Amino acid sequence: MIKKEAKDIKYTNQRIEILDFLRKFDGHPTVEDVYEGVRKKLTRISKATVYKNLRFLAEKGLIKEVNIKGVSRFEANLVPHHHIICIGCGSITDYESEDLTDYSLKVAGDIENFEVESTDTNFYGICKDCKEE
Amino acid sequence: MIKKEAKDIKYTNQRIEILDFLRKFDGHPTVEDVYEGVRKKLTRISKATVYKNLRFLAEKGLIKEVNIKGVSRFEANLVPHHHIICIGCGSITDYESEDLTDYSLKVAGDIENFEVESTDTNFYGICKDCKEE
DNA sequence: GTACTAAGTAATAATTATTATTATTTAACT
DNA sequence: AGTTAAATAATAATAATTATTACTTAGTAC
Ligand SMILES: [Mn+2]
Ligand SMILES: [Mn+2]
Ligand SMILES: [Zn+2]
Ligand SMILES: [Zn+2]
Repeated sequence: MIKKEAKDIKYTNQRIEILDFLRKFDGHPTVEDVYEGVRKKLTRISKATVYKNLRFLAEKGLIKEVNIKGVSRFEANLVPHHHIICIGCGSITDYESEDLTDYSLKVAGDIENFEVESTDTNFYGICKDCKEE
Repeated sequence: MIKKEAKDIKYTNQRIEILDFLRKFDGHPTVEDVYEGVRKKLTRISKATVYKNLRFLAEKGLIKEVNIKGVSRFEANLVPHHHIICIGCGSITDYESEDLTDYSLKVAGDIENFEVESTDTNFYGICKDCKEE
């Protein structure tokens, strides 16, 4: 159970459950996924509340929003990482590579008139399951 | 004017104009942008046709779809490149770095059970204009 | 603990984005 | 020129997201 980690946030039951759900969920759930998941505990929660809070929590930096193939997804994994995306089935897998992050940030240093804060790389291709077809 | 580059495609006026528009447009237009742009030449084109053709052309590999901050955008720039995204104003700028692409593909070689076909990196941060505020 | 208040929520309406349907038109082939 | 599979326009239908508003609550002050 989450408890007042950040002080400028009002910790409502809805917020706590959403954050809790994301931290336990292994993957990149959509708004709908989060809504369905949280509903098991808070049966009367409104979908608009889920939308608002996901955007709010991302704004506050407690979660990240990642948009893949036109679909908004969320995750509580704040460690810089990359994504492996199957163009066949749409599966999304985290991929940590500090080397790549470092290299990207080094490249970012060359960019003029822009201050890079973070980077991530997407790897597009075919997963094993999709290949066996 | 575009003329039958790929043979398995029926070159309709609508398709030609959409492709032409994207090739002349310097940036990453949304569906709405493309619709408005193309409408200047084909005043009676339907928005559904724009949707269908953008997805179709992306499928055929003549254009690329890039999703940034939950918004679908399209571009005719097929050279592998990266994107610099301002979290302030949302501006999107292309950034070519063959080195980074090569490095990413080298990293991709280590990924198990997945065949990477392409990669791209997003740089998030603050642009010069947004910083001056 | 009780009162106060700004912020959050539920329910719903409204808006925006995207896809499906279908009668008509057309590009490409013969 | 005639044929036909594919594409289009117009529209309806669906899905995704945001706005509105009356009610509720977390956090703070006493
Ligand atoms: Mn992730
Ligand atoms: Mn680009
Ligand atoms: Zn797959
Ligand atoms: Zn900016």
